[in-house]
Amino acid sequence: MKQVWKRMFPGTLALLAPVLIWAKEQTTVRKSGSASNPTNTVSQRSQPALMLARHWEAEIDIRGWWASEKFDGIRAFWNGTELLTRRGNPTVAPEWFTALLPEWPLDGELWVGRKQFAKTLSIVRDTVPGAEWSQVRFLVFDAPQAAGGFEQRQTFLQQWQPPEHVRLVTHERVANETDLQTLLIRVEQNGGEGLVLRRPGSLYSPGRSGDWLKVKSYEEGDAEVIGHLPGKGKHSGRLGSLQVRLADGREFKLGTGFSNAERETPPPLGSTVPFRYSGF
DNA sequence: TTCCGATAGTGGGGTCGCAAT
DNA sequence: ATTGCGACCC
DNA sequence: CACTATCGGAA
Repeated sequence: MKQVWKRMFPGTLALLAPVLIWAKEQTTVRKSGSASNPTNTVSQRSQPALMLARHWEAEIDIRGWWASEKFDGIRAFWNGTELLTRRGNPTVAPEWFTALLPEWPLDGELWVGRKQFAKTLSIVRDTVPGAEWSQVRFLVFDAPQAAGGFEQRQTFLQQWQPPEHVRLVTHERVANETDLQTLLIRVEQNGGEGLVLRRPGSLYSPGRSGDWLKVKSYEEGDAEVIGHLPGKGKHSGRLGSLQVRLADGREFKLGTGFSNAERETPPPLGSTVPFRYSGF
């Protein structure tokens, strides 16, 4: 169980993210990979049109929004037939796990427990479904195909009787920003990753609409540059990542947050760089 | 005009599975 | 039996 | 997951 570190430099902070949405026919995608394996083809299922969250910023007024814990697991979309991952790959959950799921879609998270993402990953990515699946819960937070706004869809969900290993995620109304901080602290003290906020009345709209916001606290620090690791692809010949060390001796890499110019002229060995990390 | 969402492409930690060694 | 690497999850 | 860099259309 480690922590994931990210970001660095005092510079800008951006809030963009990749998304690819839209149900496509099952296709065969040729990966250009590293050109060493020209026969590298990957079958890829249609990707579920998932709704995604943006980062919350203090300027956004979230009074009256709904908050729930952000569970650190694996996003799972039940389409009525199959349990798909974010990219549309079917999971290999045992038959009993999906047997009692409804004919209508569910959106949620496969989750073992707080601070146990690696365990979850191990179980879910094992191609041979084992007894460990008994530790996995399907935490459902939406019914994408249900009619109406968020509250209406939640009401719809609550009329369903899920099996024991499926739980409906509870949402609390956020009174104000102080209330939000209180909720966040409470969740993080329990080992949770953060919060997700849902705009009241919002429809299930695939993509990063801003009707869902994620709230995660982060800490800042400084680290000493102890190595330069080369970049690949479009970063060939310049910096890929920095090997850094904290005062307490912990080492890790910083690979994101650099502009192209910074990759051309990275901070020298021995210098100190500010960074930011999010607990996991 | 500015701004924002979608894409494409890099990077990290971690796991599984298969090919190469 | 180990190792390396791609393809995934975050 | 994080991020940067672009682009076209919405605002």
